[in-house]
Formats: sequence, C-alpha cells, structure tokens
Amino acid sequence: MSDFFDLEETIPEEIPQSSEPPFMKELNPEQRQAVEHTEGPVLVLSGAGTGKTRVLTTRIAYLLAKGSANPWQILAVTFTNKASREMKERLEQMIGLPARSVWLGTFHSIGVKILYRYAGEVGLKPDFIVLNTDDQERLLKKIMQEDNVDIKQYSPATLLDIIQRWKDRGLQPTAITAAEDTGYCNGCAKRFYQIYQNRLRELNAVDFGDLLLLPLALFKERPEILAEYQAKFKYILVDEYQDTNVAQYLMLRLLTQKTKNICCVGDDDQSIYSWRGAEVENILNFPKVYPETVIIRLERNYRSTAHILGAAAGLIAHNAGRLGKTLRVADTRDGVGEKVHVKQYWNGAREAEGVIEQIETEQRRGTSLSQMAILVRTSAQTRAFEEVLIKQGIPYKIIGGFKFYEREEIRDAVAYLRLILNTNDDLAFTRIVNKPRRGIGDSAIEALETSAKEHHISLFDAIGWAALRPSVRRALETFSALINEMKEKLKTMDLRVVTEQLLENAGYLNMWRTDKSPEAEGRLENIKELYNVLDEFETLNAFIEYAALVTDADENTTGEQLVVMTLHASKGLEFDHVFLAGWEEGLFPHQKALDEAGEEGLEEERRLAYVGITRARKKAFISYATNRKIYGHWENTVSSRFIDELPNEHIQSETEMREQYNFSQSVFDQGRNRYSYDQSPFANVERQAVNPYWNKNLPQYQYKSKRVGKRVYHESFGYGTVVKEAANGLEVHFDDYGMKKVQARFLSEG
DNA sequence: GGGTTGCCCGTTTTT
DNA sequence: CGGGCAACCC
Repeated sequence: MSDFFDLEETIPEEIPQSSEPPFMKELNPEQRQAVEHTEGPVLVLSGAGTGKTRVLTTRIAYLLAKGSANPWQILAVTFTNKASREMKERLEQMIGLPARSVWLGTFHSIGVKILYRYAGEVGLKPDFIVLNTDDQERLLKKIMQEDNVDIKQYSPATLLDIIQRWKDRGLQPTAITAAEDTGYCNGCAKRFYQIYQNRLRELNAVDFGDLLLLPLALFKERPEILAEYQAKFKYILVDEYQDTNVAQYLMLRLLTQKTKNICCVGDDDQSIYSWRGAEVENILNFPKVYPETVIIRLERNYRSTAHILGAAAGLIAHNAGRLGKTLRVADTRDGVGEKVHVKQYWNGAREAEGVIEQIETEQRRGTSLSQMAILVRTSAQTRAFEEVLIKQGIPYKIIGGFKFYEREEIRDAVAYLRLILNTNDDLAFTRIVNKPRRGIGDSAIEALETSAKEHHISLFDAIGWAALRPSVRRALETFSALINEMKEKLKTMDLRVVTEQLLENAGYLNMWRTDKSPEAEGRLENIKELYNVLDEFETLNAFIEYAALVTDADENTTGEQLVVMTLHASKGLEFDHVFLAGWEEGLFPHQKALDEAGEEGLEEERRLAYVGITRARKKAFISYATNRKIYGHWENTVSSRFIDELPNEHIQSETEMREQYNFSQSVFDQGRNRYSYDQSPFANVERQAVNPYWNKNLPQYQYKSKRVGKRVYHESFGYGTVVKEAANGLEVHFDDYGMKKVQARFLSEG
C-alpha cells in the first residue's frame, strides 16, 4: 500500500553558489530540497528530530525572500497554538516584520477567522461564541433530558463523542445515514445531533467541530467565497499532517484545488490522535489525491543518541503497516550515549520518589530542570509526582490534567466576562446567574426560559418579562444592573480593573473567601492569575476568543521548571533527559485503547511510546511500579509489553525491589513472614493474572475461582480457608480467628 | 431554594 | 478513593 512512496523521489539539486539568504546554509540536502521545491504538492516524511519545523519555517522565509508570494498569501497550519507561535517567532527572527502577516495558526483558529468574516452566511451573528467541552456536554445533557432519555444509561459524553467524530469527518446531520447511526440508544444519535446543531444556532454558538464544518459548508454553498480564498492562498503548509482529520483534509483539498501548492509534513510513526478523528489515511493517500506529489524523506536525526534511537526503532518495528523510515544519527561526535534505563519500583509512590531523586541527581550534574521532563500516559498519574515535587520544593509545571481554562473558578470568571461582552450568551448566563447564591433556582430559570422562548429574546432580556416572585425579581434586577454597569465601565476602563470590580461586586470572590474547603484559596490564586492574563489583551473580545481556543499545552514554560505532562502533550517537544513513567500493562498500553481498537489501538499506544522515547536528546529513563493504587485499592501490575520489545543492546535494567523495599522489611510484617514477596506462592499467579484495568466483561479473572476454597496459612492468624476474592484482598475464614480480610501476599499455601 | 446524604461510577489521550 | 448527582430533608 505504500509502494508509491518509492516512486517520485528526486535527487537534491546542486547548491547554487549565488547569494542566498543565510538561513539556507543551515539545511542538509533533503531539507534544502523540501524548502526549494516550492511549486506543486510536496509530502515531507519526517521522522522524529529530523528538523521538520526548521524546514517549514525556512520554506516560508524562502518563499518570501524569493518574492514568490506576499506574506498574507501564505497559509501555514500547525497542530497547537504554541507551535504556531513558536514558528511565528522563528520566522520573525529570519525575515523580520513581514512574518506577522503570514496566516499562521491551528485549523481551528483559521476556521474562526473565516467564520468571523462570514458569520451571516452560515446562520451566525458576528459575536458568536465558541463552546468548550463543558458547555457542550451541559447542552447535550439538557437536550437529552428534555427528550426523557435516561442519562445514566446513555451518557451525554458518549453522544458528544459520536457527534464530534461525525464532525471530524465533515458530516452535517443530514449526511448521517441510518447505517452510521447505530449502537447508541437505538439510532437516536442523528436526531440529537440535529437538535444540538439547531440549539447551537439559537444560542449563536459554535463548537470546535463547527470551526471546520461551517467553513466547509460555506465553501460548498458559496463557490465565489471559496474562489476568493483559493486565490488568496498561493502556498499552503501543513505541520503534523498524520494527525489531520477528514474535515481538515477536505478543507485543504478545497483550498488547493487551483494552485496545488501544498506542502505537508508528517510522520506516520507519530500518529497518536486517531481517537480524535485523525486519519493516518490522509498521509497514505496524499500522493493519490495529488498525483504530481514529490516525496521527500528526512531521516537524519539531530536530536537523540544512538542508544535512544536504537531503542525507539526496535520498539516501533513491532508495528505493522508503516511507511518505513530509518532514522539515522546525524551527529556521532558525542558517541552512542547511555543506554535507555529501565527501572522497576515497588509502587507508584516509590516510582515518583525514585524518578525525582534521579532528576535531582541529574540537576546536580548540571542539567537544568527545564531540560528534563516526566512523561506519563494518563493525567491522573501526574498527581503522585506533584506531591513529591511539592515536598522537595522543586519548581514544576503540570501540563494536561486540570487545565487552567477548565477549572471551575476560571470558567465562572470567563462566563461573567462573556455575559458582559454579550448579554445574549444564555450559557454564560445560566452558569453564573446563581453563583454565588442569589436565590435564583430552577423554577426561576424555567420561568425565564419560557418567557425568552415566547418573545424570542435571551434569558437576560427575559428578566423584564418573565413571571417571577418579587424576591427573585429583585435579585435578578440587581444582577442585571451590575452586568450593565460593568458593560458600561468597560468602555472607558481597563479590562483588568473592570474584571476585578465585577467579580468583587458580584460577590463571587467573597463566595470563595468564605468557602472553608481547602482548595478555595487556590481558586482565588487562579483568579489572580487570570487578571495577569487579562493584562495582555487589548479588548475583551480578543481575550474571549483566546480563552475559547487556548489549551494548557499552549502555555509557555518559562524559567527553571520541571514539566510533568502526558505523552500526547509532549509531541513536538524535546528535552535532554526524559522520564517515562508507569510502563505497565493496562496503563500503558492503556486497557481502554486495547478494548476499543484492538490491534490498531495497541499500535497507536506503541507509537505513543515511540513519541515518548524520541523526545529525549541524551538520556531516557523508563520506569514501572509493581504495585499501584487503582480506584482506591492496591493492585499488582505486570510490566508493559513495550519494555520487552526494547532491544536488549540498547537498554539497561535495574530494580529497587530487592533492596530496601522487599517484603521482609514491609511495615506490615514486623519481621515474622517467612516469604519474601517473590516467593509467596500467590505472588506469581497474581502478577501474571491481575490486570487491574481489565474490562470487567472479559473472562480474565479465571484464577480467582481456583483460590476460593483453598487452604492457606497466615503468620498471625494461622490456618484457614479462602472464602471470597475481594477487591483489595482475600476474605479468609481462619480456623481460630474467624473471618478476616487479608492480602494475598501475606498468605502461603496451608 | 438550599443543604445534606448516600450511591454510583470511573480514569485515556485534546484542538 | 473521590466527585457528581439524585433523592430526600428543612
């Protein structure tokens, strides 16, 4: 399926001796070809660390230096806002101010830009709002409840996911066939999708998917508008092409119909977003869609040592269906480096301590904290590390997990601001109208909704019309007076000052000040942090747009700070030393990925591992814990199959198990147990069989039945019989002590 | 309308 | 184990 990639390879041309911009001198022959081959479709298959960002940036600079296009005629799409910001900065260093006029951003930010201009053409008003996940879920939930769907049986989150996957494929509700709409409440998803879309338009709102879907619809219905953009963008560049979805592909195809000047950069081995609708097929099919495609491979790796590359290559070789690239070390002056460290720890907490001890060691040896990173599979894992980092007083930043703009207090504050910007924002209104408590309950909201529907006005405007109890009416009028007052103040006063006054006068800050929960103080801190962010914006409008599209991964990490982040968030980054934690079956590869996507899911997890290892320049440390707390109880784990797949010659393994943390020194045993952990007759059974993440529907706990009824011996309780398997141990009826719940490892066969 | 209690469920990854 | 939420009180 990938043989066409061998077809059109061209040989780098001779380097002209004529005067050329200095930035061209830094390219290797393949990179140079990717830059200089400006006309027609180009696909750059670039492995990890081969300088793809340099290629993209230099290509733009080259186009401009050559006078092939004006800055505003170049469109460059990146995967994150951060990547586009960095590219813009690098570009500005190369060519100066014209860099600012290049259209550079994520697909979503480009979509929003187009929609602001043509809102009216797709049924929106220009001040439409962009919903975040939370808004979307609440809206869907409401729609489902109005339809008397049992939320417990069918979760809004699942429905939202189905709708988003449709949107990722560029499908409007009308395009959904009955065959597509199965498996969720007997084929009701399409109907809810339609209702959801209608409701969005009523709210003058869009979601993330609409940012692509609506421009596509616009281009379809208004060919002259499409033609305008086709003429405008003479050159289009796309980063991380392996992670584009169908809607994005369609967008690119439409825009490049005329010129075919498209340059996509990607790496199939780093495709890790299929769950979000990304289609690796996009990269595979590229040469079919653009028959003249020139394919350029970047295989010289400038980032990692030979051992790191060897380990990563050995791992990814277990995947079938790759385009096939061989990364080569570009610079061997520093030797092959250290082997990849693989270390076993007793439990998750010990792993966190051990990893951070190692980080402190590296720090003493002279590596800056900012040049190291801890990468984890799930955001829940960050917690254990955070605790140790706080204890040790190490400055850190967590990316992923609880995102700044998804925190309750920030969403509330943003909702207040949204309402000031646009009192028709019903979602913002319902979010904060009774926060803090103003005595406005469900019945008052319902009255407002009825009235709003009747008069075709917003909830905010319905205050004057709805039938309300006097106390409620008074509260609502005070509230609306405050909003209007602040709206007025915004015309003359500083955004930050208005926000401070707004939250103060609304009683919102006092709500948290008087809150006795431990996190209240942190919430007030976060709001202060928000004030600082506001300082950077000229208008409220600009801030609201930013807040809707920004994510944690976009934030700058500055100064001497250690980052802890998910593997997904690490894509595109690099560090001297990388710490990859939690390599255990079920956690990584994650059981859900295996359950939902089988072999393909496994391969994507493997690519994720590959991405993780290749983030490292000098050293990579992989770790796993033999015990981990899951849903509040301890479970044994099995080390990840990915560890077994690493070539022996590139790794060195260590364990901490037999030293200070072996069983005989456990605090529970007081020195009485005869068996070390490894010798316990149940230990092996448990370690091999228990996968705590395993789907309960699968027949995985077969060994359990074998234990029930078994005679056992316990150091303290003597002989007994296993009665039941419990979540956190075995229930044993002891001959002398009666029923006790004990952990399997304290038992021997009796 | 607001507060409390007790149950259920989950935890993949995010523009 | 903890958060969310429905059902129940005042």
